[in-house]
Amino acid sequence: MADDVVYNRIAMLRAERGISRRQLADALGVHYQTVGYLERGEYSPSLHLALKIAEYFEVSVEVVFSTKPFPRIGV
Amino acid sequence: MADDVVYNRIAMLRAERGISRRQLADALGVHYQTVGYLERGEYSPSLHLALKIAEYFEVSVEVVFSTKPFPRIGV
DNA sequence: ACAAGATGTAGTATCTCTACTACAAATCAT
DNA sequence: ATGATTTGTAGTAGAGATACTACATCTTGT
Repeated sequence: MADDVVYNRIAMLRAERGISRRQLADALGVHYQTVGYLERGEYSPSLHLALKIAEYFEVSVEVVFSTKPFPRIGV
Repeated sequence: MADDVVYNRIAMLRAERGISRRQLADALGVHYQTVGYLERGEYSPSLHLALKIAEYFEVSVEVVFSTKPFPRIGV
């Protein structure tokens, strides 16, 4: 649908916890390249994966994903 | 991945508001059969659609979708 | 009883998501 | 400076999501 892009904060949350993509991917049970694709925004995850990611970071889905860009935190 | 099923309460929320699948589909900008597929659990929505559904019902994603079955309300 | 609307089933086509492999580039520890 | 870890790029292949059409069934109002 062209504009069904979903923004995410996976890279930020992952950096915050100091874990690598491989570690996150293993915890989620997906391929480590999949995490890379998501962080780079090449595509958005399935709902199932999104729920698992939010669960892993112990936040709600809306904290990690949004249809609108996240505001910057710094400066 | 075989067990990446996602349960949802779309039919319940829709019944609660007394709107038809067609009306919901129109509001979401998807085909009305797509809503049917989701309610019947034939597949789960993309994350983008899930976010729009939660937004439409004015609840969080977790209220509508879960990787675990929702408990019954009645009886 | 009839019509209208709502829902279910079936089938095809297209696009997105995920897995996987392999290699390149960048970063980091020692 | 060497090796290990992390990240990016590229390509193929299969599964899942969505649109769409058409028809059947079930409900509901009048």
